[in-house]
Formats: sequence, structure tokens, C-alpha cells
Amino acid sequence: MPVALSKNLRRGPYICGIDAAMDVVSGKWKGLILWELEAHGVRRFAQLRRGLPGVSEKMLTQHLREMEQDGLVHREVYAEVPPRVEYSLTEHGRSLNAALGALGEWGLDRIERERLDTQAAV
Amino acid sequence: MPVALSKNLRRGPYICGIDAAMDVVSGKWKGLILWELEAHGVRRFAQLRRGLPGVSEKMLTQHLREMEQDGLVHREVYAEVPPRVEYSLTEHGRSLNAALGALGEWGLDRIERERLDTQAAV
DNA sequence: TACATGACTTACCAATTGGGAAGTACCCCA
DNA sequence: TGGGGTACTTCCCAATTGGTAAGTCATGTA
Repeated sequence: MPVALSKNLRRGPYICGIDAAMDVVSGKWKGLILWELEAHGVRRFAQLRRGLPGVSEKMLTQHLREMEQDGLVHREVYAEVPPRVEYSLTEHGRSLNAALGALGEWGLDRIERERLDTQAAV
Repeated sequence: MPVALSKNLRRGPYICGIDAAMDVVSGKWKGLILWELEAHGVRRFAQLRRGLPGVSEKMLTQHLREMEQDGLVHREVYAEVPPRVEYSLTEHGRSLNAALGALGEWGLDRIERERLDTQAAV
């Protein structure tokens, strides 16, 4: 399996913008990571882990690395012991979050609709 | 494996709106299906198939069924031979598409950025 | 009788994704 | 000497997702 050296590789040619954006947000925890970083500004690895109940260390690092490659997240390593690594959103990360705003609203409406449906059914 | 009778099942409890929205759009072709139906209003199965180069019949029906269950797509069957089935967006489908607008714009920007990067690298 | 049409199912397979558990490195503290 | 904290990595397995190819059904047409 080839390794992406700078970036690129995966991230095929896209048919439309949705395509290109979805590629970057798909992954079980990426939406939540974006949300956590937006809410707190800067977070350490263990803090993010605590903020995403159920995430494994493996997935968290994997997602963070991909988001870093995709230019959404900035990773700052401090040469200390014990190690300290801080994550924050880049400008692109913040603009993506903004672009997700309307979608989030729609999602909330959907949750509400489902809740009413379920309620009515019972 | 249990079958969803009315709806529900999969579609877990959501942590946030993004979550709930993503659940409904994730799937290799769903974004494109939304786009096709938005652009044309009403499409038959074979037309959609032609509009999504590379999709298999299996995936197309599977995605259309899920989107119907999720209330995004309306499916109208005409009792004719050979059969005729027409797909269109529901109101929720159209509002979802609208909510995806900003994300699509962001994606276009991303494509453009990548293009420039690649160009600069060569 | 045989084939085509449209919208599917079904069975089987491969690839991708995610999870769990353990290991790593370094140092501090009791 | 042993345990804990931090930020990981590695291996291995299970579940999900997507692809291919073939079959189905009812009728119209050659």
C-alpha cells in the first residue's frame, strides 16, 4: 500500500463540490472533531478523546492525521515530557464548519421530525 | 438480520445535527442522485442510471430505497408493461439540497485550491 | 418460439472501515 | 521497583459497503 508523501492520493477527481466536501468529512468522528475544535479552539489529544465518547485512540489519530493532510486541522507538537500535542482548526477547517451550518440545522429538523413520528406512533 | 418495517433501524441516536444529516447523505451516490433529481425534477430509473456513470443497478436501487425511507425521494410506480417508475424529490429532499449548497461551494473552493497546488508543484 | 424491455433481486466477493487489545517511549512520583 | 500519564502505533478481526454477474416477471414484437 502506497503512502501519501505530501498530500494527494485518495481524493480522486470529483464530480461536484458536494463530492469534494463529503470526501473530507466522511469518517465516523470527523464531524464531532470539527465541532469540538470549533467549540474549544484548542484541544489536546486526551481532551478530544474525552470529548468524543466511544472513540478509540486508533481512530482518533487516524482521523486527525487525515484532517491535517486535508488542511482542516493544525497540529502543534511541544517537545516536552510527557508529550503535549495541541490541535486546532485552520482557516479552512473553520470555513468548512461554517459551510456545515445549514446542514446541521437541517439535521436538527430531521431529528425533531423523527421524534414526533415516533411519539405519534406510540 | 432484521428488516425495517416502517422506517427506523440504523439511524441511531444522534449526537448533533451534522450527524443526523450525514447519516442520510452518506453513500457513494446519494449526493449525485440528489443533484440529478434537483436538476431534472423527475427521472426514471434508467435515466438516473445514465446520469450516474459507473453506478450499478444494485446500488442505485439500494440508495433510492433508503432515500425513500428517509423521506427525501418520492417513488411513483405506474402499472405498465414494461414497468415505469418515476423518482422525484420530496420537500425534505429539496430542503436538504438547499442545505448542501454552502457545502458544495466549499467543495468547489477545495477543488480549486488543490488544482492550484498541483499546478504549482509541477 | 425466441428475444427484447424496464426495473428490479439475488448470490457471491472484494475492499474499505472501524474496533479492541497490546506495545512503545519517556519521565515523574511514591 | 512499580505504577501512572501522554500520545501514539501495530496487529488482527468483524462489520459494513460496494461491485459483478446472473436471474426474474410480464408482455410486445420478429
